[in-house]
Amino acid sequence: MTESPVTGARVVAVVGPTAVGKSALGIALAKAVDGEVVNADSMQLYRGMDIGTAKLRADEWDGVPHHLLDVWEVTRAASVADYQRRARAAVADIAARGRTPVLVGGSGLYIQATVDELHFPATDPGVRAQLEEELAAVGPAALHRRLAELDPKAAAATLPSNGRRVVRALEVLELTGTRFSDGPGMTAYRSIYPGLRLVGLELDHAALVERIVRRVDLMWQQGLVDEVRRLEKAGLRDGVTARRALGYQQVLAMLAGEYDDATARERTVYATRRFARRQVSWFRRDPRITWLPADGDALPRALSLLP
RNA sequence: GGGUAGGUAGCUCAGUCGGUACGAGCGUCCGCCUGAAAAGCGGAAGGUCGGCGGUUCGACCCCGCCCCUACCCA
Repeated sequence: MTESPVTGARVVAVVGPTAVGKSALGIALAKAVDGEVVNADSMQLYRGMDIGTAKLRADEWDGVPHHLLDVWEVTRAASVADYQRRARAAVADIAARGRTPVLVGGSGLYIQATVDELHFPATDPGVRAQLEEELAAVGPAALHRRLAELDPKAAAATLPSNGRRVVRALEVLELTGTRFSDGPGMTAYRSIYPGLRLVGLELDHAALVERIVRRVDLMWQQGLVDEVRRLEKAGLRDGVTARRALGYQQVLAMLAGEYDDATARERTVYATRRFARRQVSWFRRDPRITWLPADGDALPRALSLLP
């Protein structure tokens, strides 16, 4: 795990909710500063998930190299730690060639994992499976009580109803000792890149919703349903992460006969709106981000922020 | 024209054998977030219980009329 790969590097990150226009600004920015884009969108890491993730095709890159697209198979579970290693390596590589890494994406945890001092304690499939099994058997509250005895601090930071987090806390405990033991915590915002600049794109709620509706319509037009059919054959239903992606989840349910096409579309819009909400609430607590209106010309203002 | 089943939160529906709506799911809003993060989780707001009149100490629940919806018979 690279601790502080390129200390002096200039690094830019473009963040914000889905459908605000991060990709376009990322490319414009990269072109202006002789940079390269590093994807920070958890679902665009999956090979074959193109239409539903609004992934740009290579011919839309405008000559700007893009990294970390299509690196995972849909059958594989996503992993922040794996992403962290890859992203930091990509940043280091780009910087070493004298260019500027431009992180672009809406996965807040992934951005932070790349840019901040975050250490992810180990995981183990066996231990995890064992705990998952227990969770299914006794429920999250019982596991939480155990956690409270073993690690009160971790228990206090985890709601008893959140089975997933309780399982992870117990897993970490079993494998390493204590959670949150090393590292400053998530909201300390300790960047490992002194030259880091965070640019956020924002849009008023109504306008964002409109863009989301339009984007979902476009996905259907472009053939999202066929894409999901193809991925289904490639094992989409077997992965734990990819099959829950917005749009994919709903189309899979439709193909399984749970509801019709119109409902799938409608639900995709709703789910995406909720997701955008969560993204906004995640990013807006990070005081380092400079917010720019997405409906204006953000490029010059973004450029003026760079060191 | 006659009959049946309905009209309760933005939507789909529970519910009270008459005593202040215990509502639920979904949506909406707010928040949390360390190896699934487009995931997972918490909190909040929202209802003149179709309208009018009657019975009653008291009606969303009983009676009458009316309006609306679905279906059935003519």
